[in-house]
Amino acid sequence: MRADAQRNRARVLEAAEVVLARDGLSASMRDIADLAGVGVGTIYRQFPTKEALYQAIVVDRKLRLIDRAGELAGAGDPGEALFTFFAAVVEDATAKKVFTDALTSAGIDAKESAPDVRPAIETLLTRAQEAGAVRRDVGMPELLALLAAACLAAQHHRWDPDLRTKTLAVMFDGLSGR
Amino acid sequence: MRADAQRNRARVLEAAEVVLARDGLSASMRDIADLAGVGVGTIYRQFPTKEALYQAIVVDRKLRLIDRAGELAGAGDPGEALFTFFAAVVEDATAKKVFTDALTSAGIDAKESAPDVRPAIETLLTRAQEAGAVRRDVGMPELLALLAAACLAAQHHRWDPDLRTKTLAVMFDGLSGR
Amino acid sequence: MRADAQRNRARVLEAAEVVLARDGLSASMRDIADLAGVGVGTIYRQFPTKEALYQAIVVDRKLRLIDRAGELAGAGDPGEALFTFFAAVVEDATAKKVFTDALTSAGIDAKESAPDVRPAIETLLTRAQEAGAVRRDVGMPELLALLAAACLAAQHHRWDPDLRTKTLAVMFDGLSGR
Amino acid sequence: MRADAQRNRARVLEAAEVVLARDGLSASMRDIADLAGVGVGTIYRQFPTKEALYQAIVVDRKLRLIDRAGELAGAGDPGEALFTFFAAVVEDATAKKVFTDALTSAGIDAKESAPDVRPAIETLLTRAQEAGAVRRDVGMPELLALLAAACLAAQHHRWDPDLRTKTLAVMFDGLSGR
DNA sequence: TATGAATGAGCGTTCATTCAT
DNA sequence: AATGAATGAACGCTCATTCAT
Repeated sequence: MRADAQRNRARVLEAAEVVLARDGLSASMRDIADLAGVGVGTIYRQFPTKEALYQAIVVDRKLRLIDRAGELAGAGDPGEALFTFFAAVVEDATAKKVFTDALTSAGIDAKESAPDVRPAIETLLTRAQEAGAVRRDVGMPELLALLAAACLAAQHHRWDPDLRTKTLAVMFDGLSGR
Repeated sequence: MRADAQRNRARVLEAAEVVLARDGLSASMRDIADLAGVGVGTIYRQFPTKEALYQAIVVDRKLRLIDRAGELAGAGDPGEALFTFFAAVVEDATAKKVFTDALTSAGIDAKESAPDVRPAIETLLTRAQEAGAVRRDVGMPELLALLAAACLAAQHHRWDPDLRTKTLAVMFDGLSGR
Repeated sequence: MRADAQRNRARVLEAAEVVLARDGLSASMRDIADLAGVGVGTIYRQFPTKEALYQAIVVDRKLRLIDRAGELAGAGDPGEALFTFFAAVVEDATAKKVFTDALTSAGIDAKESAPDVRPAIETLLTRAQEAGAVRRDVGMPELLALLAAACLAAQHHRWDPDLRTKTLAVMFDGLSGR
Repeated sequence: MRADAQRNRARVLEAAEVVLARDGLSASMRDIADLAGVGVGTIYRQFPTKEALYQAIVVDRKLRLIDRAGELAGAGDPGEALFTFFAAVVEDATAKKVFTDALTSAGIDAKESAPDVRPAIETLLTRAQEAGAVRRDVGMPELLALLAAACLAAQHHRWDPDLRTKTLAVMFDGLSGR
């Protein structure tokens, strides 16, 4: 891929994330192109439809989530690792709408696109349970449901840090059983 | 207001709820009018914009929420009352998109319209805390945040009853502190 | 149908005919709307797609062709009737592109829309043959082929009256066998 | 012109003919470039606009028509020569859209580009008339009009060989006066 | 010189909103 | 008061053409 094409692709993704975060799924391609400083045609060269652009962002986000989970799994206290990951994802979601959708589409929507974040999270959960930091009767479905719920709400209502801390504290209490 | 005008208003609200639940915010006024059996102009006589119609539904929902909270507050075990209310709202949210938005706009969005559901919920919370069923350090903001989060996620991902039960169980555990 | 709707429908059809004659199938809906003095939406209220608008014009043209053939069949010399009809259609085609397509789609394209002009023309042909004005070994397929060919060429190259007369004279000579 | 440039020019013309025959005037430059195995820019180096490319093909076709007419004029029965040429052109037109346009633009459109096919055809006509095979009162304009008409219709409606034979028989009858 | 990425006007179509009927 | 026809800005997307590589 040519250098300018690569630069433009990155610019488009960045702009799309911003505009999608601001306007939701009804964001217009024109707006994205304008913010990226390219013509609309340039977007369509890389992404055949609006949907494809959207999916590309989601995939990108999923990859970053998997990375982050991997890092945390490799080091430190297992209980803290899970909760830190959880809180970090929610924090990101506040700013980046698409992050939520990445997470969101991960756990539930079977039809969704490539990388699966669930194994990475499952590792965190299992280790936390083995360390006694999380109740053994908590399964992946409800963990993901809680995570998605927190992300959706954090983003939808722009949780401030204080509210985020307090709300997650309740969830973590429920997960740990103490 | 004339009798037929009132009847039309009710019909429009009913149709709008159905169509919005089905198609989300991108529902078209035409579809709503068709289902209501009126012309689009008739909707505009009652509601100056699509947004206003939407807000009217939200207000309607809020009133029903307040009613339900009042009923539960008047009878039975205070802890159970709060959790029953919470679960009932989430259950409704699964089917009725707008319900969530009602709740959602209630707790957070300052710009939002008239009836305030918070006092009704606060009564449930206070009584539950006085009965020792909920930790005293849980405040209204995080309770509403949890409720909105559960509603958003339940609706977004169509929680089945089993997932709803398990996920709420974790939340309730966290709220009760045991 | 409301009076204004009817007036607009007529205006749109008229404008569409002009613009289609000028620009061919690549005519734009915007241009048609502008010439008709209406908004594009008004066209779409009556005709769900560009294709449908086009078909409506074709159908309209076919009906007029059938009428004209009927009139000629009812009166006068059978040979003259066929040749007069033929010449009249070609004359119209010079000005109205769509006329040709009406005729054109009639004889050949089986998939095409409703009214069939062939029976009307067949009557003219049969009567002309019975009167000895046209060779008996001429069939409908080649008659229609000649008619369509003359229309296409007349329109494509803007035959002037003199050229039209001379060219049709050759065709009529061939048809009559003398 | 460099050897590779010449090769590219030939490739583009060949591809353009195929694609234009298939898709008509709405064929895209991209499709032509892809089939030719070159970049779109390469087409534009040789042909400043799509229209120019199109004209180049037409010119190419005209040259071939002139060649063919020349061959037939040099040998055999003059009447047969004209009719054979006529039929051959129509047969080609069925398959090659552009052929028609070549012929078409030849006789009529004054603005059109270089080589003139008319002298070549006129030779055929004159010789046929001198041999008594064609009426003396038939002029070039109507002969070309008939030829263009047959080509347009043959192509537009995909005349099968049987229909072609029968329709041309009528035309030839008209031309020969017997 | 050849490439194909970038451009942006323009396309067909939709739909919230207005207003003549 | 009710209707639904009319409006036109805005949408996702295409493609002839230009120009950086």
